[in-house]
Amino acid sequence: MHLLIFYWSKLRTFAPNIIKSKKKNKFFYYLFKNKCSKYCTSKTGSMAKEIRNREDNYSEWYNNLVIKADLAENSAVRGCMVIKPYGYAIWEKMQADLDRRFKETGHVNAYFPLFIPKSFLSREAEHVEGFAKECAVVTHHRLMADPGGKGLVVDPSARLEEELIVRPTSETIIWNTYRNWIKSYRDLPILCNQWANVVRWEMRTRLFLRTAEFLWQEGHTAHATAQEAMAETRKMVEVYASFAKEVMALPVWIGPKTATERFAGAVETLCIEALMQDGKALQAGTSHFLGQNFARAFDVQFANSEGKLEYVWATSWGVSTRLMGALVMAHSDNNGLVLPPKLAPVQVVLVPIYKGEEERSSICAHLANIGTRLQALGITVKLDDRDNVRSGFKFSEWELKGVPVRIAVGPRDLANGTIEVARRDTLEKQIVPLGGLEDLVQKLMHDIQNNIYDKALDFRNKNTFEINSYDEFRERIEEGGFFLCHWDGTPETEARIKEETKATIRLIPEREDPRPGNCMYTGKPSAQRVVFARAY
RNA sequence: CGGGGUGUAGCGCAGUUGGCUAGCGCGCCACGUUCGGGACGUGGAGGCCGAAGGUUCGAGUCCUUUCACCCCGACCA
Repeated sequence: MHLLIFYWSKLRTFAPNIIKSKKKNKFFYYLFKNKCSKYCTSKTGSMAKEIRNREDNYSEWYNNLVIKADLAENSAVRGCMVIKPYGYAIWEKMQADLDRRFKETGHVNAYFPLFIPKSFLSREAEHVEGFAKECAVVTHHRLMADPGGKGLVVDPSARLEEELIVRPTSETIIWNTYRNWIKSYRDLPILCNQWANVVRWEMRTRLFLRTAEFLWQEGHTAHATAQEAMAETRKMVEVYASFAKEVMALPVWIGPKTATERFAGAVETLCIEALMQDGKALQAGTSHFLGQNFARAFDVQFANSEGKLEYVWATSWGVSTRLMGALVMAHSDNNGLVLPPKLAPVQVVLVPIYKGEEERSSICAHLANIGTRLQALGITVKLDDRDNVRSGFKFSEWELKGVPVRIAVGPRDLANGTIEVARRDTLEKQIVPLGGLEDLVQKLMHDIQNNIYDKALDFRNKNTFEINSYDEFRERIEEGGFFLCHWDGTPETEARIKEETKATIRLIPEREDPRPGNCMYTGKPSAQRVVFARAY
């Protein structure tokens, strides 16, 4: 963008008359071509795209991409976002798949209130400390006409006796409810999930990655024993990991967090971490073993088989619309989004190439027929029969939206009985006979899904390093990536490294043969390497 | 909450030391020519310049306040 502005102002200075001309665009293009031929293409639209792609700042690229790909936009409300239909369709697919996985592991859905009495939040000490700084608070329940005549004001007489907190997470209100549900060991386990929105008043927000309000699911389970709860914690983080791999085509590391990075109120936090293309890590999901902390705070006890009272063991686990951010940042390229077929709202787009109304109608009819054949296989198809944009425009637009497969048919194909098939992940095009349509598309769905995963895995492997010297670490962390390093296990060292390098311990990887060594910072003994990275 | 930046047509942006009826590109509408990778011509519609005060004969431009958004930090999923 800076280039554009620069040459634009030059043009103004040196050739003001040209600017007045309707042909400004063309002159501008020629000027640009002379100065900067390597970025040049023959169309002004592509030129703007080339410039945009040279934008150094990844955050801007990401935001721009999300907006341009029609996924989301900033709302009028501070820090919130509007998820647009195309983006929401992706979320719905994620939801459906996750929900199926939850049901398969014995969970049921329920719904708990949006508002939490302030007193609930303060029951669990660490939990309060973790969330108190970022809560939206409801203090009144009524508005009235402004006595000064200017719109509405809060009615001071409608002040709530106890303020209500808009849930930042639902542990407290759920455990307050579970107290009534649990009397005996026969009532356990309770395996509930809720799909909901939560609000965390973050200082700084970013579309999908950190918004003030976000959609998520939160599972809250209650168990009779610590072992059972721990097993549940483990099971659910594995559900997330396999979902990430199989559906999102996103390779993740699984492991526990360090004590510093743990969820507020948890005894143990397991997480999945993914590597984004700019080398930063993204926590994509968490599963917490809460011990008996919330049961004690809300006095939830059960009679065991011997008739003795015990506190209940708890877990909670969640993933959010942040997964959408992960999806965008892990797979996209300079042409836009790259969606894995399993999450693409449109899996195959059909684009006619024609001149004249007659050709248009015959080719569209032909494509509609192809569409029907694909729909019979359960594939989501979109026929782009708009006649106000040309085919080339449609090609780039659907690439921007990440549609995995594009089928184009023109008069030539119609005559030869062929179709042009293009895949989004590799941008390859081939002309094939129409006869093999079903097999080819099904194979492509499969191949693209796998290829996207392989690409992301390859990227992660190439950007995962074992480092032993702290000097080298400080240098290499600038380039991003996962760093496997020895750490002495103390929060002090962890904090110092964070302060000096902005890198945090993302997780402690679980390996069959943990090799001991010496902490890269202090030289003290270390049981195994941990994963350091700069994170979102 | 600290530092920096931006608010002017649906989108992206010009607008000079205050001055005439606020401009340009894309998009949109109409007609025509086009159509195998972001088409072109002609004509047209679309704005109380983020909001509120103030200075002035006169404010997009200067001053004050305020709101929103973006980027970099701190905080977090």
